Amino acid sequence: MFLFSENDSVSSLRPVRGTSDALPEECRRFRHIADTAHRIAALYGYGEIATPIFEFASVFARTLGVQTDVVTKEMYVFTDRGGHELSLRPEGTAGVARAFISNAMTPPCKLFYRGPMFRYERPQRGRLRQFHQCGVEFLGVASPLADVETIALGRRILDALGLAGRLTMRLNSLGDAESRAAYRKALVDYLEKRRDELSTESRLRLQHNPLRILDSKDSGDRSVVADAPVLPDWLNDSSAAFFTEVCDGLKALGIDFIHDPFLVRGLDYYCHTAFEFVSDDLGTQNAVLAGGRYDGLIETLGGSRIPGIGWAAGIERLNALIETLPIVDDPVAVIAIGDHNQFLAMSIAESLRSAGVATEIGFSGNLKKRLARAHKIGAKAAVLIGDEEVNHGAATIRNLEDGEQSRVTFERVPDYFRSEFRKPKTG
RNA sequence: GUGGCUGUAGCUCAGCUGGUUAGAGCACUGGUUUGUGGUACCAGAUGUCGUGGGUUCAAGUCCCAUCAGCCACCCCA
Repeated sequence: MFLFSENDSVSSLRPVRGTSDALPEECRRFRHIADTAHRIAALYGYGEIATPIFEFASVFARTLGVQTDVVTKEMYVFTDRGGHELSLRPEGTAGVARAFISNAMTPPCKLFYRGPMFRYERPQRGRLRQFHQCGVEFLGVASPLADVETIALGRRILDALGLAGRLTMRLNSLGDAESRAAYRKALVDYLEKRRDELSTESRLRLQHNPLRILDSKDSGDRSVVADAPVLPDWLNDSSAAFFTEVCDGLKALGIDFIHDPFLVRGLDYYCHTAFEFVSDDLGTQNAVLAGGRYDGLIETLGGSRIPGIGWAAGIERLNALIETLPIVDDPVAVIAIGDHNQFLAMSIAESLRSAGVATEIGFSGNLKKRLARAHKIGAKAAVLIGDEEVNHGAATIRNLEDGEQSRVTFERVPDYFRSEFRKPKTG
């Protein structure tokens, strides 16, 4: 096997298709999003879990559904040296469910996760082959109240990210297995009669995944679907009651939603509640946080009958909606005037850092250059150390916003910044 | 996986129907005298014109392939 073929063009050093480097500013934003989610999830009792990035391929095939698009055409699958079929995880729920069983965790159990996911799709805006999600899984509670709380958590996180007014939530119920089977039959019966009006793709879907025809974007499909039987009419009594309670709970908590009877989920493990928060500003990949209930999942994987509900949020998609980030600590710039004062300047920089003040120090250039650089990195103040300062045993502190200068003895420089520049930032 | 559009300096782009040493703005570097930034003025550096083939006396400009990005489908977070 050749790891490096001669044909490899090293001249174009790019990341592979559908992946991208996250530069420092982007990492900061990603981190802010995931940390916000984590922090708020903790308020609801969630603890973080980290599962492997690759698993046995069967873990995903069994949970997501063998004929799902994600499994049949979008999974990265490979054989390792021991002959095992492994897969890069395309989503987080399956791995968490597997870990729940492997570790014999006891329900009820609230788990938060974050990390990279992989899907071999054709890249587009909002759709990468390596992307990042954070999500939650709430295992062991069958009550619709769990659905309400889980959705409320998602909403709160989106609010905290400043996205409150820019998203709408769509909600639907897929019902229990019995309801869904009954509906599926009714839908297929109806669609078969109007088969000729369907797009070629939808005719295929009629075989293995008829529910997907409901959210087709083809105009012909849409007009057929407009008169199709609708899922809510086919819910049995208990499923309907379940859905009503979810809706009532959301209303009681003041969470707005739109009941979209055509909302379906692409993964087989969902039942009852399905929801997604969508944005109008993202083009076609518009869902930023979506999930639902998956009561059969743990059992499918070989565990006991444990109900669950959860959602996942797309970090890159959320990032695309967030323009501004809370201001981080502005650094203080320490500037030596004259090379012989450099070490003194550096030791002052060190004491500032040990006092918790972000500090930058220049290594070259004259005073003018160093001040210009300090300004460029956004420093709000500069500490000047030159011969005059050394003679007085004090540093000059220049406020870079108004140009005002003052003298502070060397020993008190860190204290000065602790009191003056570490107040909480506003705006 | 399907269809369409795009690919020129770090960034955003201009380069008309193929014709001499490849352009602008922003950014960057240096300077406008010796210890004071943001503005202004002056000067400077920078490109295998995505990559590989082909047509031509001549290709950034035309053709083919390939890679990558964008848009829609599909799918999904």
